[in-house]
Amino acid sequence: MTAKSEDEADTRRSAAPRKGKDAGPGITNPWARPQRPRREQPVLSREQIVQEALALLDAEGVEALSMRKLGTRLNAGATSLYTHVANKDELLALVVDQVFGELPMPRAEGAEQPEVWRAAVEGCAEDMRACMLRHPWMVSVMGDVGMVYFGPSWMRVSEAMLALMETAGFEPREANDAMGAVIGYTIGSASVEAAWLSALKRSGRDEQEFMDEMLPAVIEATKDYPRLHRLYHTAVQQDVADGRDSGFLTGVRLVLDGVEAALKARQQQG
Amino acid sequence: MTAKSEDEADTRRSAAPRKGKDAGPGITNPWARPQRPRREQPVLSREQIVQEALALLDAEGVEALSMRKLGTRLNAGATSLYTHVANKDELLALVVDQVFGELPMPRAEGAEQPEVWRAAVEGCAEDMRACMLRHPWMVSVMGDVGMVYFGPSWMRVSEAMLALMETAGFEPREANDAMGAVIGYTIGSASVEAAWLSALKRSGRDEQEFMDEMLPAVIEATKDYPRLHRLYHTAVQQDVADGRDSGFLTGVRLVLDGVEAALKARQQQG
DNA sequence: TACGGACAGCGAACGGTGTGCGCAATGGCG
DNA sequence: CGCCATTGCGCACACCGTTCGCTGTCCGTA
Repeated sequence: MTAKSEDEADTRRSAAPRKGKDAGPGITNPWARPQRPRREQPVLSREQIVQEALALLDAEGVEALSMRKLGTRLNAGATSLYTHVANKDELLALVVDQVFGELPMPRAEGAEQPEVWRAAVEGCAEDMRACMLRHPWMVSVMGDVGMVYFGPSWMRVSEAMLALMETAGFEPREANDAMGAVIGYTIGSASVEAAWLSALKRSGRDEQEFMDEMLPAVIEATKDYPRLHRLYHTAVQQDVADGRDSGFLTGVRLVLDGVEAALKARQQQG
Repeated sequence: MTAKSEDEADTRRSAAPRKGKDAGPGITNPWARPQRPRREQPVLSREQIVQEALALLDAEGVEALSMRKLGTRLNAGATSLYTHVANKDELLALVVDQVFGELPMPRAEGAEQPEVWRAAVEGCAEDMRACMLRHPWMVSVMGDVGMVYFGPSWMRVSEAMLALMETAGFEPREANDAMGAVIGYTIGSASVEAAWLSALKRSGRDEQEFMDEMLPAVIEATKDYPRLHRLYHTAVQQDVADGRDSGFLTGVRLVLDGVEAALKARQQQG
């Protein structure tokens, strides 16, 4: 299937046939293959497993990830994975944190200036959203797994974001509140969008196609809800993906307006 | 198991024994039971199924919901459900919208006054959060299912919230943006909290116990992240659930500050 | 009253799933 | 050289969602 490093697999698997009932009658040429199936390298490592799970998730979505399939992709048996990973849940948690490792670290330099600070926070939120939409399965996995927020990658960006807030002038406690507001909004928006994107991916269609195909039904369904109706009706004209992007951005800005007001109030008062 | 309406079940199930191999040797007294196992009522309905699925989810969590178990609980076979529901996914979507049906409708009356409007929106956000924390599986299911946002219950509260925003003075488009900010924050925060609550429920412990048991490990894990470290360190003193409640509230207020500023700006300008 | 179609319910079966267990083999270390 | 902890894995178990074809019942019509 994967067709990559097929020979390596053969090296490991067909060599040294079991002496039991499954030795078979095969008169395999002893010179045609390495004499001993020595373990050239650890063959299986936690990092490799996580990496391949990530690739599989990105390629085929969350319901396609099974321990067996993952094992096969790594030229290994399904149960071999359990030497490196306690659970499917643990594996998923590791994968999630691996993905969060893609996030650029927010930099606190110059964040004493409000414009710099705002831009940094806004960028951080956009990075997170992009990350979760690049891997639309993230949302559903994060819901299942729990304890994701103690992974090293996530802690690193939390810490950096707190630093950003404190540099801007917040007390630790307030910095946490501010971060909570921004991250809460970001995760929530991304959840909603990811649900949409997942349905989209399952349909196999283009986003604009999907929308065009869906809109009549939606407009029909919202007949009794005039405001929603009007909203979806005017949504026909614009490009869908652009609409999502700009919608997210205006949301972040609303949130940041609130946060910045709190910051200004605290600076004036103290 | 459920022990409810056991007799009805028996009426339906043991009556009119199969004439095939499973008829058994039973010499059941023909006078000892109702002469005809007439179908008193439809026995199985979509509403009933959704209801019971909801009960099962609340009682045992999302991974405990299987079509077989659900069928058993309804004194029915697993496959009978498929006459009323296309899919497990469809069932889940129905359940999610059923839960959203618990939400009180936000009322737009008096929302021309900013304080009334703020209180209404804040209350709505709190209701949504409470709803999703009352059923902690909601988050993960919403992630899996998609298309949840076209259910009737959800559309009803969206419509009402838009009305609220427009009454306060927003244009339709801006009203949607404002709603998006509030709802995004609410869903995101609830996701994070629900993940915590799910882990908590799986552990079987009390929230304070769980926290106390977890904190040392967390504090150890955050050793390299001074700000997080300090945060969790000071978190020891206060009650955990209260902390979550008030944390959510201050977040909503930050968001609402931003939204209200936009509202004021728009009123001053136009 | 008799019949025939429509249809809810269900048992069996298919092709999967996560994971515990015990055994085979290996490589490092004494 | 020989031991042994560790890694990989085949097997098996219990369970899953869903399809198919059969049964028994209901209701409308002749």
